[in-house]
Amino acid sequence: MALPYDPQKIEPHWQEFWETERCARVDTAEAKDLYMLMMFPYPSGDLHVGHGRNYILGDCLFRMFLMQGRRVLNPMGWDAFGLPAENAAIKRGSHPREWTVANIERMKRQFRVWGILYDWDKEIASCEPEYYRWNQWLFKRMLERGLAYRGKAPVNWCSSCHTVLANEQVVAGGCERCGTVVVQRDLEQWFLRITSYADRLLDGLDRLEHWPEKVKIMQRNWIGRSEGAEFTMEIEGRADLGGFGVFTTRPDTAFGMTFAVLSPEHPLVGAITTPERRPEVEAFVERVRRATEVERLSTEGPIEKRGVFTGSHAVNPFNGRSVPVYLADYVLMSYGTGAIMAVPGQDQRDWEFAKAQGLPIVRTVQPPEGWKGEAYEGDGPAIHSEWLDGLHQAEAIRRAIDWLEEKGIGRRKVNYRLRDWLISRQRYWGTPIPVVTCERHGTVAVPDEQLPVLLPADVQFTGAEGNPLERSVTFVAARCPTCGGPARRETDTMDTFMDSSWYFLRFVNPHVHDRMFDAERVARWLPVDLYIGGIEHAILHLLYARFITKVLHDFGLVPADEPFQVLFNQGMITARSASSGKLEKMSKSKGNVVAPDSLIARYGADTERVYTLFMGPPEKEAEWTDEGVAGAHRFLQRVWGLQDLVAEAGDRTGDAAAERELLVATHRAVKRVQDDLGRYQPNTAIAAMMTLSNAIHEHGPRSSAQRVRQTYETLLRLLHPIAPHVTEELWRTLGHGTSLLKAGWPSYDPSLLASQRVTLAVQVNGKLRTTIESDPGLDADAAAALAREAAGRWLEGKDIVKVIHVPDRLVSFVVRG
RNA sequence: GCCGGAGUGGCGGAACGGUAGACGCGGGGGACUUAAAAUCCCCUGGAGUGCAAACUCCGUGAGGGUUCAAGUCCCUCCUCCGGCACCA
Repeated sequence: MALPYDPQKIEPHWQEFWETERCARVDTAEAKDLYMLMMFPYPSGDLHVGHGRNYILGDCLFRMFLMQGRRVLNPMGWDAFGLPAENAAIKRGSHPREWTVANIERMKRQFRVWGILYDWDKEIASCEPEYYRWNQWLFKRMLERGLAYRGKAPVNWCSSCHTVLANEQVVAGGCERCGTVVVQRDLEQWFLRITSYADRLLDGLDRLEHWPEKVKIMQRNWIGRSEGAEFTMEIEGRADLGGFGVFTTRPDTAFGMTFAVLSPEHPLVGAITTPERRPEVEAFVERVRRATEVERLSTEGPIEKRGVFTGSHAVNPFNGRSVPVYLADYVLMSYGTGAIMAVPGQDQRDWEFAKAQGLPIVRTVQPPEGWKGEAYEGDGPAIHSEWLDGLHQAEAIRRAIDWLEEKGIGRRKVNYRLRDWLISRQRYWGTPIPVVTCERHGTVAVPDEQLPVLLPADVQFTGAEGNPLERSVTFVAARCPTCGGPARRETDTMDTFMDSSWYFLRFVNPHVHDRMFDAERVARWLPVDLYIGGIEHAILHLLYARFITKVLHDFGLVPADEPFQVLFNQGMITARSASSGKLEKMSKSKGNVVAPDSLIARYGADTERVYTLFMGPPEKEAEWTDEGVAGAHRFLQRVWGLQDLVAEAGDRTGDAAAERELLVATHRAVKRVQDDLGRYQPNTAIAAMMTLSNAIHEHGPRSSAQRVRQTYETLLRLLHPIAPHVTEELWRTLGHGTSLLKAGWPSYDPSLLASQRVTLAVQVNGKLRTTIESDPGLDADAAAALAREAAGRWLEGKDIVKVIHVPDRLVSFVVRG
């Protein structure tokens, strides 16, 4: 009898072994084979079993690739800048770096205990100057090309704390800390011009065949391209103002315009408000200004169309009619021109506003017979539209735009929902924006040779208002690179999404110190072949990374135009919350966290790995249960116990039928495991291994020693990516001197699977009546004859007899009875 | 509201358009044990017929359709989950 299965004893040994053998190391100077990557984590500290899911999945695939003899780049690093570190520093009176570094160590240890292999030679942390200096370098190149610029943007402002708040710090419209109502305030901020890449970001999605459709749709919606027309409307009696532009996707409905609406922030508001309307307009503008964006766009409560008349009128250029100009909070300054033509007959929002304000409604599209709705937004022949009457939507839009262009008052126009990327953060723990402001020369970029602009050390994290950087005298006081005179250093730092937008390029060869990345190797190793991470990054991170890749592509630094070939999003792990009893994402506050340490102490890391991968399809949410863990452990116990069967076999010769069963079971398992892991379905791959394990258990005792041993060894190879420690240990017990990682991946013989005895399933009129065992070589006619004969007792005349080969489902055909 | 995705046993979940429910959990029965745990064996979608070997019918959210054949494809609807949310 073998020793009992004791993960505590074997796991640390193998972790040590893989590390000293440097099993994950790859030399990227060599030709590319495969580049796989997990989204690098924010080092927040302790990891729970839910976090393990994508790392374990990635490691499983990585180990399979290694066994298949592939050369795989599989690096890991740390998305190490960010607000939580700063908050922790305030709480402990320490520096964000201390907390971050300690967390990185904790997480590295966790990866090791999970048995996860990375090429640690390539580790990077975005908070290190040698990394973030290249954020600064890139920022400068973008600045030179007009891709970075300074502009005003509203921020959440707490007037009592005198500080900018991130959206997450605004709770129910108030400041997280003091509860004061948060207002919008314009600040000078830095932007990256992602909007000029909108079309390319959109078009690129069509070529990402191996991205989840869901993510692509989310990105498309986020970019929000819409085609239409922009034209100018004159203010009646105020030709001096030059009018205002409006954007519409439905120029065909312009004859139905009965009013126009400006956003309350529109620059013309002051000029067009008539004196008698002024008090009401100003009160309205002030009310909107006070509301945060969140509140303004909120649909909580009744959707009330709030607005106010300015006292002015504008001219509808299509029919020369005068229409009143309103302000309304449903028109956003940040989209289009910040002004709209309102056509209540064809736009539900305009309809509601018109009803609320008592404005007229003119239909310009004939609604279908029996239309009972309000605004009709569908297609139909144009009516009340002079020269557009009778035309349908597409043609009417074309004519309307042609007309605008002929008259020189408007043009075809594409708008995007996407806004430029605001990268300024009024925080310490991020990449300093490499710019100074000189009284004489204005905003001047820090010269390349002075990079990196380092984060200063003389900073106290007290939680006092504002950005800690502003209080660092050594940091703020700078010299103007142009004149050498005194200058003020920019204290904004960069959004941490900047860090994660190009780290995959740095990984290829993180040890170059004079360049952002090793362009020659990047040319060979990019794009990333497989990128694994959470769906929560479907939009921002993945869009920014695509954007920066395209920018670098345009700079001539990266041949690839898209960074990630295949994207895989793993689902969350949930557990019953101790307090609410509901299924929730694991979190301390919910009291439903399963800590890997205690789990591993009891069952071992291999059990956690098996269970995590067996729970269900990895892209779906899955519920953690203790019974499931126990089942996974039982499976490993059984695999462990099978070694006795091999030992007891001695040199026995076996029973032919049992031999055959084992042989076929082995090949079938290899095929299934390989196919299933290849399509990221470790759950069914494990099921196939369990089946093989059960087959050894059942047929092993009657098979030859050699067959049992071969089957068992195949099982260990297949299982290695899932449960690496226990399989290594068993492999060694069988007398092998090398690691399973070097043992190679088993292959299977397709002809063996195909040449199995065939079961013919016979259906009569759609009902399965009987099955016949037959030889594999049977031709169709013979099979038909057999089937007709077998179906005899169910035949009643003109019946349809159907024959299906099972279980391999190679052929099916129909025989007329 | 718009756009996606999903509804299969007691549960997690399997099923190139081809024997629905693989594999596991849970449950029931049995063996071993003084006993329990562990382990092993058998059963486990529902309803029915049969002494039995077996057999029949129903069954993948609801209703239609295509097909020799539908969990899978098409149409309508219901429910749940996710994303966006006044984007003109």
